[in-house]
Amino acid sequence: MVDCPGATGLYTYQLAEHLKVKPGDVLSVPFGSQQLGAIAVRLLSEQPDQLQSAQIRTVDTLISAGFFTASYWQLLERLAAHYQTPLIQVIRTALPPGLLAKSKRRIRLASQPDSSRLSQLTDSAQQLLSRLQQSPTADYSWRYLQKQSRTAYRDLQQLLQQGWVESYLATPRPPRPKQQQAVSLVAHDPCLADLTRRQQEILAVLQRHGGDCWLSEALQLCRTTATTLKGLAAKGCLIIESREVLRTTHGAQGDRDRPKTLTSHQQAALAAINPLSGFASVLLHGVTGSGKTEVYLQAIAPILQAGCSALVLVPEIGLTPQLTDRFQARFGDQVCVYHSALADGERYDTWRQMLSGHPQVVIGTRSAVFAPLPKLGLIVLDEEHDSSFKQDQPIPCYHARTVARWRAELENCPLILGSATPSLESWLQVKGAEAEETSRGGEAEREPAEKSSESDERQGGQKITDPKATTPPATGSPSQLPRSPLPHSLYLSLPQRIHTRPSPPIEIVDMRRELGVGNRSIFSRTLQRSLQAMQDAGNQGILFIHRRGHSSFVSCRSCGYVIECPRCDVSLAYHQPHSQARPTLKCHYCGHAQGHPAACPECGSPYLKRFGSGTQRVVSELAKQLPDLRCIRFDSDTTRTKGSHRALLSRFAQKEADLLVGTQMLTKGIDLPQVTLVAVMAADGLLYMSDYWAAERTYQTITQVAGRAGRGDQPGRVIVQTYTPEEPTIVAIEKQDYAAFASAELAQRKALGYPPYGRLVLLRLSSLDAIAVEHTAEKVAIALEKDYLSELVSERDYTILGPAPAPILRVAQRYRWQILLKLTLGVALPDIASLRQHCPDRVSFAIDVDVLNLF
DNA sequence: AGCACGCCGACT
DNA sequence: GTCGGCGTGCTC
Repeated sequence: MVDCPGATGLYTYQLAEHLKVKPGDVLSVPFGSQQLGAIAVRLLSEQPDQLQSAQIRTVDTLISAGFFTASYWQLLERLAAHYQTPLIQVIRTALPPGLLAKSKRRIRLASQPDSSRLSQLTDSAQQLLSRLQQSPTADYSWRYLQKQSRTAYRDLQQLLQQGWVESYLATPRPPRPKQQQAVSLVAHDPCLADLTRRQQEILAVLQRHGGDCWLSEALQLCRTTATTLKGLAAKGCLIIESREVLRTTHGAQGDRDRPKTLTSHQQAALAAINPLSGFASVLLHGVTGSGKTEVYLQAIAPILQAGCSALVLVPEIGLTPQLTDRFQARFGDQVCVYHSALADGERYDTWRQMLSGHPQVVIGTRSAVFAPLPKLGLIVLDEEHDSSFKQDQPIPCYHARTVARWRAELENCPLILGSATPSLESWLQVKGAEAEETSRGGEAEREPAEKSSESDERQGGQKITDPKATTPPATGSPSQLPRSPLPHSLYLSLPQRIHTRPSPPIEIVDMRRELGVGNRSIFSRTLQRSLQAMQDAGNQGILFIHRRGHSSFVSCRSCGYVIECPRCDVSLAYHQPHSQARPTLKCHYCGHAQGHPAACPECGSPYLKRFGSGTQRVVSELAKQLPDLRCIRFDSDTTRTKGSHRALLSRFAQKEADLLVGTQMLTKGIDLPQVTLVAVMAADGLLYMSDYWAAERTYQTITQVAGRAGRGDQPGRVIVQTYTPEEPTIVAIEKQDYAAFASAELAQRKALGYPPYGRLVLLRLSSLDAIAVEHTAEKVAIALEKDYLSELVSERDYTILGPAPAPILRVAQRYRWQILLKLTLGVALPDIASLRQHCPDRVSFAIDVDVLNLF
């Protein structure tokens, strides 16, 4: 199976004598004019009839062996089928990047331009040429140049034809084990007489250090040169050889930590988990600070003892240095970290190390669900409600929670889902009908929310193909709803914090009343007083804002013009630079950045005003109102560089600041005992992002930040500022009643047929060509209804919404359209992958099964 | 993805 | 009659 889009089916290759290949091995093979990655599927004893010997080419190299076990193949096939993705794409995501390398087409300046053919060039071709001539290497990938402008393709054709540039195929270079020179003393006593005094000294030093080390270390140790050591090697006193070295970074080896005494709830949970031997899905519902990590650690210990490995999945590794530290402190170098931010080489080495089968714990993000651990004994998915477990680009758009469940089933091992705020999906799975019990009141109040989510579906001039959709969608057919918990599922609860610390109360502050009494600040009076009190007591606090940057947009006071991104249909956000540098405007979608203009680009008025409040704005407002308060900003602007999370957090932990001001990142796995105050600036901001699960996300996010308060000896306090305190989600947050929130929200979802009572499948189309996407989307929607749904699915079990432009039509110069398909739960999704045939090359097409992000 | 092939319109 | 654009199909 070759890694080439459009090459469906299998191809036959020959093996050279010396190459031993088994099914599942990763290979590099010639294919057409290029060199591609491929997977060996089966070995043939004789040549297939329909092929002639001359047609069969020879496998080039064996890249990696022994990776696929039978259950692993099943996992990948299940993924391909469920997410409607070609199997090779799934294999691609499971392998470390670069392993399935292919030859790349590149462009370089012609060494000897064919002067006989040089003629007129268009302006854009000339521009491209001068760019190439000015660059130091004059060598770019074909793909990169194509992306530079709309006319790049034509320009390159012109330059190629006229002999200015030449194209060539660079051979693929899959990652390889890193080699390093090592020095080791030979066993026998060398004949000292033949050696100079300096040489004898060097041997003595090496001897004292164990007689075996890296060459670079030896040079430092003995203060000598490589030539000298080579001389010794020539005399037979030592051996210099290349040895494999793993590029894995092991965390700081601090003090080894011992298992902690457990609370009674922790003990009960562990007593339920430890006896599990086969597949089981456990929802560990532990309030923030209840000690879930300790349960994971003690659940994993016996697995390692039994010679098996464990997989721990977390939302974002950079955000949880404390978690990895704790695992490393407990299990030492049996722990390795695997995620996409690793350098390709590191990732490759870690991956190969996992194949070895040594008992180990792999901690990683979404993609680590594919970790090739041969003897898997347990999977833990921490913060299981977190949406970063869902991939929305590129295909396969898989959810690590779903894949982890399949994997646990196939490997026949337990799966632990941990969260303080479980996803409604997981909640329903363990609670069944119990989850849907009507909550105490609140039902009627939710009416407005229902209306808004209905109209959201049609925003942006959405065209409805299906007349059914103009009437309220069919309510879910009751027979298909889960009435009882799924088999093999278990609910375990940690309702109390460790050390019997109370969970902090949550105070809701009505910002409309603040305005009413003349407080126009973004900080309520309660918050101002609490900040002051916190500082006076020498405590620390966290301020949560759901948006980074300074203001969300910049607008002209004279003409109302809003400065927008030239590449996307969004306004640019204002960013205050650190020092005296010029303020900048940034696009949060494509990364475009530009200077802040002195005057309105539209009318020339100098009066530009910033609206909305991000982290920077809050920090500068704080500086005005509470000048003594020291703040650290914690968002993706200040934490972009490697290790900066850890650096900022440890500065805060060492009390270099009183207040941590930040975004979503604050909600995840931070344990700071000195924090007594947590404030949420505007809870509504989260609710307004109105997709069907905005309420769920709001509840989760706010509860998670609130959980950062009062983790030390002193009690915590949580203040949530809002303009809509009567909003049911806010009320549920105040009461800290997850079950009530869940049943009210589930009732909503049920009525509208949304997940987890229905399925959503999103077809995304995008192109540089605005007209082409729109036409293609129309064609695809019609084909979807006509060729797939109308024949295979009963009419009341599906609804097609769209095609419609994406809520933000243009991002990074690409126009995006989408078609949303809503299915009744339990109805099989027909194989719609072949819809791709309706898309011309310039329109890209993706199927997102069980979508979360509707943007 | 990359390349060859073949059809069709514009030009000598 | 020929050149070159672009859509189509194949690659073991």
